[in-house]
Amino acid sequence: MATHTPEQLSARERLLNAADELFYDQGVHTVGIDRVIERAGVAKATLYSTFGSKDGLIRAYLEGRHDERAERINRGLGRFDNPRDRLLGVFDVLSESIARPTFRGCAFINASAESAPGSVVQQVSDSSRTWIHTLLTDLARDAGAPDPDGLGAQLAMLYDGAVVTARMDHNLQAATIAKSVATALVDAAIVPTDPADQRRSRRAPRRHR
Amino acid sequence: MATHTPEQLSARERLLNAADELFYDQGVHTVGIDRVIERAGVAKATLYSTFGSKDGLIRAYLEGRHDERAERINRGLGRFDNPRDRLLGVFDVLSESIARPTFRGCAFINASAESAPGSVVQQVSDSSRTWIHTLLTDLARDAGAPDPDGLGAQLAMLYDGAVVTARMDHNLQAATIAKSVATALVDAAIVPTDPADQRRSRRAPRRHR
DNA sequence: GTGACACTAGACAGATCGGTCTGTTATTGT
DNA sequence: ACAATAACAGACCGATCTGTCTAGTGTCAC
Repeated sequence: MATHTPEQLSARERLLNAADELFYDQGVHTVGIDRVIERAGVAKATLYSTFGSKDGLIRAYLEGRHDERAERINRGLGRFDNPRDRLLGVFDVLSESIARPTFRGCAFINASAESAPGSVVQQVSDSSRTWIHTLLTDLARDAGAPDPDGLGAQLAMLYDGAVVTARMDHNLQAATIAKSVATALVDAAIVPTDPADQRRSRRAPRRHR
Repeated sequence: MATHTPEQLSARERLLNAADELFYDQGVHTVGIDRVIERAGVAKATLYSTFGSKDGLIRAYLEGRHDERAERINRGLGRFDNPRDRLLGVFDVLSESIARPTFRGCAFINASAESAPGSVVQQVSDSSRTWIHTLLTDLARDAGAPDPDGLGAQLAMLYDGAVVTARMDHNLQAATIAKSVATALVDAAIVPTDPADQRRSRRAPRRHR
């Protein structure tokens, strides 16, 4: 609830924005509370009355990152009209994310590297990773993969590899490379169901269902 | 664990051992100097006369990690007698690394997540990543890949994905999954040179753009 | 008005950070 | 024997960390 004029952001929103930029860019452990409230232009007491602790702010930051990514992927997959393209389209959306100048890898992988197991980071991170894994498995099933769990696991791993490669090597083509691998996997896994179409044409846009 | 015999190892070795365990397990930024010297049983002045600064200790820790991994991979690949098995064997070695109870992902990816760009972490990390990338490219060339750079990049990405997946999901099968993908890629890319060996057991190889 | 409420500014506490310095002890090479 | 070296223990420094607390300001409902 914005307290006043809608053009001004609430203290909570300003804190979350500042935390998102600083935590994602420099790490949740490296960035201190003072830096966050300074950028947000908010009193320290407000942070603690809103989020309870730094861990609470970290949780909110990561949950926001997850929501943003899920929405971006869902929105991006709407461009495609068949299951195969939607499955591979996850890597197209990733490619756009990597291209953004603020890209600095996966917020969950990064935060996980600097926090103890069992922490709040692990919890949010686990649920977000489950979401992606489930998405890819479901898309693989829709695309007609005989073993959607196996293909989903392969593609999820490829997704991680692309994100890490892009971040570590500043490789803007990482998602493109990952998509080339994904395409090979999908084409190898999915055989056309129509017996008249049993030729080895991997570009067949079967329009069943 | 106090299994070390203090009089046998030099102060430098004890410091490096303690730093390796603590930094790798909990992060280079989370672990303070005091914790390292306490575990090593070494005076603080000794640390600073030996490594100069915490950054110097971090550099030595990462360089040790790189050397260890390179040696482990080189030793592991000696088991195989042909180029194709050596190329895929990188994932067998990774599988053994993941299975170790102390495994906590890639030291370079982890350290990189909690340190600024341009830091000493980035430097050592870059050289270690270049090593792996070069290794995979060379092995791909030895195995007869028509585009060893492309295949090497794909396999390096797969390697990253496996390490991250193993760490984040505690998935002990990550390297096995990665090897299954790698096998598909290698078999699709490499055509047997011997005309008498042109079996049609797999689908025809295809090249990505 | 008068609370209730949300927010700000900043002092403060206790701990920990990386790093320096003093002083002591044990083992060397010459 | 003696100087040099290497290692020890630990006080100390200034900075920074998370978190609490006091005090004051502005807005809104009633």
